Amino acid sequence: MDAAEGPAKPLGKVLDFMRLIWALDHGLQSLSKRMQASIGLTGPQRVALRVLGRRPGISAGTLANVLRLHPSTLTGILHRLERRGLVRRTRDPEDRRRVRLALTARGRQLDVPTPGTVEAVVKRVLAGIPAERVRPAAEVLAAVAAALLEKPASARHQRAPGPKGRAPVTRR
Amino acid sequence: MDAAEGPAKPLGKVLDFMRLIWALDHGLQSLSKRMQASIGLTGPQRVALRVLGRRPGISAGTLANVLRLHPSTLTGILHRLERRGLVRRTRDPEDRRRVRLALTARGRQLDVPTPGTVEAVVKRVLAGIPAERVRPAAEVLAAVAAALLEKPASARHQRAPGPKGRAPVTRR
DNA sequence: CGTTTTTTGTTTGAGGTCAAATTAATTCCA
DNA sequence: TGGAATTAATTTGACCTCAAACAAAAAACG
Repeated sequence: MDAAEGPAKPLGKVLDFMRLIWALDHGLQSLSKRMQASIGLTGPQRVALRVLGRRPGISAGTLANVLRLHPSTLTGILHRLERRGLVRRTRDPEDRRRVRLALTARGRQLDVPTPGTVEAVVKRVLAGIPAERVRPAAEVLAAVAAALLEKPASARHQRAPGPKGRAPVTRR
Repeated sequence: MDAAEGPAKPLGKVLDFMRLIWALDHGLQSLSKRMQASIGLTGPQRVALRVLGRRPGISAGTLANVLRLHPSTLTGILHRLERRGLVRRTRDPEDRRRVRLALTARGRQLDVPTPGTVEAVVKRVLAGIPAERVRPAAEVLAAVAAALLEKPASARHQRAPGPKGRAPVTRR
């Protein structure tokens, strides 16, 4: 079957680095799937729960910032956690737009270090690498992440002329 | 609103590194969305197309390996590329299980370096960092990615006792 | 006051992702 | 030869993701 499927022909430095990012990404999702089977929580669900444990009463928007998630993404995650009785949502009486979040008793039971989570794996790997090697890596990562998120700011006028361009929705 | 929303209270070294990975991940998806609007291709679609341009006749499985994608994920991506007339799928006459992939003329037109793609951004960022700093970063990345993908191999018997445990499907 | 603007969070839509289950074709081997 | 493994790709199901569009509440301001 196509031999050993090794590096075969190199695709170029940039493409190789991209494959690395992709691998990380896919590893994350793969483990998330396995976590769902083993501990009953996906990766994002568990991180949300963990942070919630350390910041009781945090608002949804702030949590989205901490997790660097789009608010609408967090809505779904919280919905699933709430549906399973791990998280409680409360409307802030002071400012009724805000939603205050907290763990339930059931949720607190899961807020502990657990083998087989992303947290545990990253902890183990980082422990095996000298800090002076991790720090530069983190900086490179941060630089790439920042560049990816940074919007062109000048991408105003241009329209995708060809294939499909995504219609403006129009809400049927 | 919760002040400047800075680092606030640190969440720990491991959690911080995880946030970094998350940021990378989200940056990737964010840019993918913008690419869809600007050039009409998502990130994965474009990488698939790019690789396809350099490996005409590659099989679906091999491409999935190169992109480190699950075969079932690739199926969807190829389906969308094909639907838009950018990719052609051909059953291999030698081994009719195999699917041979190639770009159409339309697809070849898009197989060029383009500003605003993940490729372009990564290229630009990497160009600004000395190679002797990129290499170690790549190694750390690879180590984390490998650890995330590595299956416990011993996760047989255990069952998720609590919340939901994910029913074994059973195909309704 | 009442209207406009801003802020918070949710809903909707299109894609991406994995794993498990399926289908189809090929290879193994008794 | 013919059934049993194996391999390639697809389908199905549940989740995550972003962005755009909304809805609701609060703040600004006239």
